Amino acid sequence: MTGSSHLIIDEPAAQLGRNLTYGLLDNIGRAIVTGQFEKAVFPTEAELAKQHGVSRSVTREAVKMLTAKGLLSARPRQGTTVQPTSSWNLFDTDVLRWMLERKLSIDLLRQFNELRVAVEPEGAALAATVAGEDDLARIDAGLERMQAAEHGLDDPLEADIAFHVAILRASKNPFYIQLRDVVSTALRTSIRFTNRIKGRSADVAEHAKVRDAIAARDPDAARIAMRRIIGDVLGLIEDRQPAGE
Amino acid sequence: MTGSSHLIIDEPAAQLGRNLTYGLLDNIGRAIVTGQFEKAVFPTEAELAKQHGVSRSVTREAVKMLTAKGLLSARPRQGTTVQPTSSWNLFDTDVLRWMLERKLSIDLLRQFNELRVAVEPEGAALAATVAGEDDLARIDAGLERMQAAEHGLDDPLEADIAFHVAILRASKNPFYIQLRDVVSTALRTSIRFTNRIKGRSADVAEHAKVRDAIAARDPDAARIAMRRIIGDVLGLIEDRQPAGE
DNA sequence: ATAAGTCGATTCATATGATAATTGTGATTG
DNA sequence: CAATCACAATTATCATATGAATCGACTTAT
Repeated sequence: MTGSSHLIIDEPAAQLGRNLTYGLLDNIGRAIVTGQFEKAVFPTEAELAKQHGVSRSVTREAVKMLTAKGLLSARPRQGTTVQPTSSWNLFDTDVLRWMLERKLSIDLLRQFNELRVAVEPEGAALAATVAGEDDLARIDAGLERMQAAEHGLDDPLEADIAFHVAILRASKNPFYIQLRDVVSTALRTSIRFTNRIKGRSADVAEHAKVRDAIAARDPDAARIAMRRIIGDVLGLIEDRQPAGE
Repeated sequence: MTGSSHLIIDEPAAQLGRNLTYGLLDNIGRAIVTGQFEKAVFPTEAELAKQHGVSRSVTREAVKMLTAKGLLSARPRQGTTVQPTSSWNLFDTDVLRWMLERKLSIDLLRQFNELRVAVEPEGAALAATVAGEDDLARIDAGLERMQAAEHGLDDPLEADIAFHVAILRASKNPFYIQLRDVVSTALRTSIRFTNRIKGRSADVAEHAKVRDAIAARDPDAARIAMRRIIGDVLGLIEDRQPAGE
């Protein structure tokens, strides 16, 4: 890894980390998402193995995992091919992380928040119906962290994530709960942008409204309050990038 | 089902289909989701291979795919273990299909529609903003199929799916588009229930309202109309099962 | 000349046996 | 009793061989 100026990976062994398969998964996954194979044909498994300095078993297992995530498809004689992005599983945290790491386009950030604006208000409404005491406690804890973060006593991003994740969890709906990982992955990876966008102190007051609505078992109020929070973020994003597509 | 009274699978070879790996993936995935390993410890890769009459390579690749979908986790010495359901990727169509096939609980159906009631209205609103001519054409086509189905000239379920999928696609948001597969998989697999629930002729009129709102570029109207459609379904489900959990 | 069929090369799919790496468990020792 | 060490179990990795599927070129028959 010193003077090597090769474009091809070609490192004989491992900066793949302790686990070769998972390291290779990460490398290839990132390469696919970065678009490195959009023009070129995807290598054969033998070439992949040689380029990364691992055995074909490891290669095959990594390829199989990428297949399971919708990024690849393998057939005899035809070879292994990259699937169109429409079949990638965006709700897989690996795929999402690769996409966010590659360039973090404002488009992707907007699309992600368009998802949040649908899911989180409804999740808050559900939470208002079914949340238990422990759920409320977690939501309170998240809110308190946000308040602490206002005075520099906690990390604002992590506090925000804790709050939103607590609400999704309180919905008691597996689909919403699943989105915990998606939301926290996306928020954490896109720190650069979110920092510019967030940081307004009105935030905490608006979050408190959500909490209160859930505690008061008022689904409609919870939905509206949460929608305002994410709508604000979305508005800021769209301001920065007026014309999409 | 016939005379075989073995609990263990133990078939020496393949009713796994042409592709052993994918057949094994399906078998093990279904077994996990069915809860066959909740009490018992998960077999070692050697045992798995022997039980299914395949090589360890095939076993390992199937296990790796299940790992990628969040169902399994493998570590040396500790063995391969089934992950808690909270880490399963429900937005993976395989996982979802296995879950819907296993027993199709009303709970799962309700939770799925709780997701739809969040996503699809917002998707319709987005579509009203960004849909192109081709998108509108697809939505119209879906609506026409529903009208045809009213007179027995088309399959009502497939027509319904086509309509909803067309709208998700028209949103131009990859996250929403991704849910196409989820929605169609779930609707198609849960025919038994949806047949009982749907089939009211008011449906087509309500769907037409969504279409008109999108064509008129009216996001709010589209959101409200779509919300009513899915809210109706949700109401019927909750009627059947008053107390959840 | 066109159509169908044959053959071969390429690539993934599968099998097998051996070795390495990791880590829980229990024995050992201070 | 605690810390350490040795062992064993299990996955991780490697190397090699064989099978199966498919595309393309070539051949052959009509």
